[in-house]
Amino acid sequence: MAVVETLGRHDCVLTAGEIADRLRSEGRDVGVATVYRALELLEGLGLLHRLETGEGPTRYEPAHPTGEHHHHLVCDRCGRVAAFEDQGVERSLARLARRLEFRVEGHDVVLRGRCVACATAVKSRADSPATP
Amino acid sequence: MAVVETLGRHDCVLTAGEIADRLRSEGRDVGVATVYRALELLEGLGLLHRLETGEGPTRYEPAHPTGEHHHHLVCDRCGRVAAFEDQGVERSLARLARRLEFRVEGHDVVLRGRCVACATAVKSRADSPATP
DNA sequence: GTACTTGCAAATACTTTGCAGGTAT
DNA sequence: ATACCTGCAAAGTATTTGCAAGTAC
Repeated sequence: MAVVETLGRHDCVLTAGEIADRLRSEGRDVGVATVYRALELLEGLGLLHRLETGEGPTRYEPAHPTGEHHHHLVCDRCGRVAAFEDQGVERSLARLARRLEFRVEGHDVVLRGRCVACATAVKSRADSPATP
Repeated sequence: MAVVETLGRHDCVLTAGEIADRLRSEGRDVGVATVYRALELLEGLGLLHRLETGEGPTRYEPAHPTGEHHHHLVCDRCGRVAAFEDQGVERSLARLARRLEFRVEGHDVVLRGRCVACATAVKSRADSPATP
């Protein structure tokens, strides 16, 4: 329950380690193992979504039981993650799913590129990413 | 070069370990480290795409320099991966990218669900996935 | 010679599991 | 009592790195 509450309090995606840290800083003495166990359970229940950025640990965020959801922008340079929603993309995906020989139950869309800070920063300092 | 050739010979996505194994069975004595180093280099050059299924190791496949690309269907049950292409989805994503405050350089779309074999299998045998 | 690449083994990062001790019923 | 949950430490998996030896020039 504490894991659900922590995820709910943050609109941004969190890693297992971050969830454990936050709980510990609130006085709850949890180990990462428990967090992973809770995440596995919650994922099985469809209550959370998993986001793999291709860099660093998997991130998790709460899923709305209504099916309402969003997708993510990942900055290749600083790793920052932002969310977006788009009905056009959702519609295209729904239309596509109807045509495929595959029982589609969900989808993930990740846009990769440069966040505004990094797109600007790259012109001046070619190596060090903008601090997230 | 051997890594590029191996990836090119297979239309399906391969893991680093699979690439090393295939090279070894062709008589080339490569270690996984070399494969990972080659993959890192090739990814930096934009010559390959990375696919993380949320289960098991990262998979790689060659990227066409033309920008032509496809996306994937991943079966939650047996892990099988299939490819699809859809202009509708591509158009929606392109339209969206123009509106965002983010310099979009690429995107990944993954549809999750059940492949035909597993969608059928689940009715009879509730636990063991269809053999991939 | 220098510069670069390799495979191995060790190290790292992330996640899962075994288990003893705890809590709830 | 049984059944379940926990944290810790150990194990497991995937990937990266250090390094000595090899190759190319």
